[in-house]
Amino acid sequence: MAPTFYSQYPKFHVAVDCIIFGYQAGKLKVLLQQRPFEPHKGDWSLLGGFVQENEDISAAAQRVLLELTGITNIFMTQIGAFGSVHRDTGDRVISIAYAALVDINNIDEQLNHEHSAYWEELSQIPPLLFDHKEMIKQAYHMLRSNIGRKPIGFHLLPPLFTLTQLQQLYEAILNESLDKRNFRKRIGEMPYIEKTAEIDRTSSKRGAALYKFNEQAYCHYLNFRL
Amino acid sequence: MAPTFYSQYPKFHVAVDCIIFGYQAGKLKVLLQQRPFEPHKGDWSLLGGFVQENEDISAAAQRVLLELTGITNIFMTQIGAFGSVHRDTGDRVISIAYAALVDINNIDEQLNHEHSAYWEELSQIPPLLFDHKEMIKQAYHMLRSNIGRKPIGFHLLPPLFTLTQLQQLYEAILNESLDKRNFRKRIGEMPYIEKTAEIDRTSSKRGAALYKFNEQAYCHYLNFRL
DNA sequence: TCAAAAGTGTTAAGTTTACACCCATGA
DNA sequence: TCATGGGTGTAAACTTAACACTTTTGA
Repeated sequence: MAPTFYSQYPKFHVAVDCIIFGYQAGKLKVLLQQRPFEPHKGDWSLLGGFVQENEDISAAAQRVLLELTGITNIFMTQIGAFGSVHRDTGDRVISIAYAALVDINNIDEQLNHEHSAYWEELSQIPPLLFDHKEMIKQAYHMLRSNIGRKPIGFHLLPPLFTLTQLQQLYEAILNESLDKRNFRKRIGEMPYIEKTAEIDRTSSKRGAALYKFNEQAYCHYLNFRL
Repeated sequence: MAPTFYSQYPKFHVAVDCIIFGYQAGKLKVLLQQRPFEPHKGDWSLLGGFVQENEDISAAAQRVLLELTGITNIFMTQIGAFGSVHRDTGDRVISIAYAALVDINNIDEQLNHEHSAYWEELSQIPPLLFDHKEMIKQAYHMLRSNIGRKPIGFHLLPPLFTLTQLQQLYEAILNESLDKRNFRKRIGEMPYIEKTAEIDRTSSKRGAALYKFNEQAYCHYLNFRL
């Protein structure tokens, strides 16, 4: 390529780091990894990877997520760019953090194992490399402040879920208990959370109705609200 | 430097683009520039610059802001990273967008002139280079949704301002008119907006009390709210 | 028959919105 | 003296929060 005006400026490694949230046993968890390369090999860190030539940064994040979980089409939001000069002690790396919400039952455990990746409760995160803890903090803040505004929680649950499960998820994310009747009233006002004919019998003798998130209904709802 | 594990990965130009908001004559405005270099020299764009070696990305944004406005210590928030492969038609550039709020009276007009930079009403933005319009859209969304939650509007006003000026600023940002009494009631509940002894006589015969934002009182308030 | 989770409405408290007049002053 | 923007409180509408019992069924 011919030299451009741009050529005089320095170039940098650019990475993506993924804060992968999952929900299991009533706890909000994050997927952490023992770093597979030097420097700091073996230390706890987020899952990340370098952006490739001819790869959008969001595609890089999707690729990392696919490699680590086996899932395509994961719900993902950019948290922001982290670019302090000395944030990475190996070499200068500018990193873009992405938060992802996954249904933990959907994860390929074998892939996790191959990458030394483990789920850790959000409240039990060990010391992490570089600024990864700050990334988690910002991602959690995003999750916490969006959970009541946008229907994103569903990505952490199986396709069918009971209202009790949904409420417990909200409670885990907000770290406070919610009133059952008020919670169900609010959910009842969301036309995109649909009761199905299915009944879950694993959690109680009586059985609980299973609900699903209807994405199409949600789009209708959004257009209607404009 | 010795080759590291990182060396095998590609490097990229990294830029910052600044969405600089100002408020003048009752209108919310953005500082735009006629691009000073090829490709697309002369086209309208945001103000930006390349990140340097040994420069934090936020420092790069501050530097661009200083070069263009003559002000240090500008209020600034990161909007996000933009990294589509072909977003910049010159060469691949990953860009971090920053929104800045400035007191437009404080700006060095000479510097603006030297950089072919002009203030344009938000509602009158011409076609812009690359994804710059999307950056403005996201920055405006941030401003609009934060203005009612956090005391950031003051950065767009002179140090002393009347409540009418403040209300008009809010109205310009929200693009809707507000009730004077309700507005003043809400402001009255904010201990960090202090009435000063000064009176502004330029806008009315009677004169209006001038207020200021007290940063220290705001910190107290935040700690108290925890 | 009882233990365990599911499901269901009403009232009080708090917040937000709507609304209209008097004041002080310079021209 | 009047035109102009500055300043002030109250009541209705709406939203949020608090609260307890009945239902179903498998063990």
